[in-house]
Amino acid sequence: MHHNTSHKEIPMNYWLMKSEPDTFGINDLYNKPNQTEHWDGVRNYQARNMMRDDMKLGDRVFFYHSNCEMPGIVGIMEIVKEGYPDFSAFDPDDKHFDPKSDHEHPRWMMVDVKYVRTLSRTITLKELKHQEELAGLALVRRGNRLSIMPVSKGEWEFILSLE
DNA sequence: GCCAACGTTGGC
DNA sequence: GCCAACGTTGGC
Repeated sequence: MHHNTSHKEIPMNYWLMKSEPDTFGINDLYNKPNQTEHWDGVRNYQARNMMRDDMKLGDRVFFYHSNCEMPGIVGIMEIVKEGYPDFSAFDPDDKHFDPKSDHEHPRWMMVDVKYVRTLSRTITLKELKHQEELAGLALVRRGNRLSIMPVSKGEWEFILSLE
């Protein structure tokens, strides 16, 4: 068997990230310079750990609008910078300031995301909840409040097939 | 605006 | 380490 490590494939990861469109929606990302923004303000350890440890360059992410009239998946982004300290935690004037985080020992992490595209329609939470194929998706599980969650390749492709 | 379902904090 | 109190998330 011939081995060629230079062709070793790194599997792409898929994610879903929530944001309130009144605060930062997909159009806000679209209008950013280079259509890129840092995903700051996450103050949940599980979500932080995923950004710190698991999100890799090139990973694809569903942009989810939460706490709004029509909650659902509205677009796709890409990870363009892997986990690094969330500097909004250092700023006393920032809404997400955390006195327990500093440059020496940053407690919170973030990634940079880049706009890829807007879906032709919103795939609503209501609709996602009705799909047997998505029963394992954290988003539709009872009481889920995670703002960042993994999506399997199968779930990713299935969701896009609904578009 | 209500409130269930969380996660975090801090007294003990 | 327990757990009550509190704050937040986010659908509805």
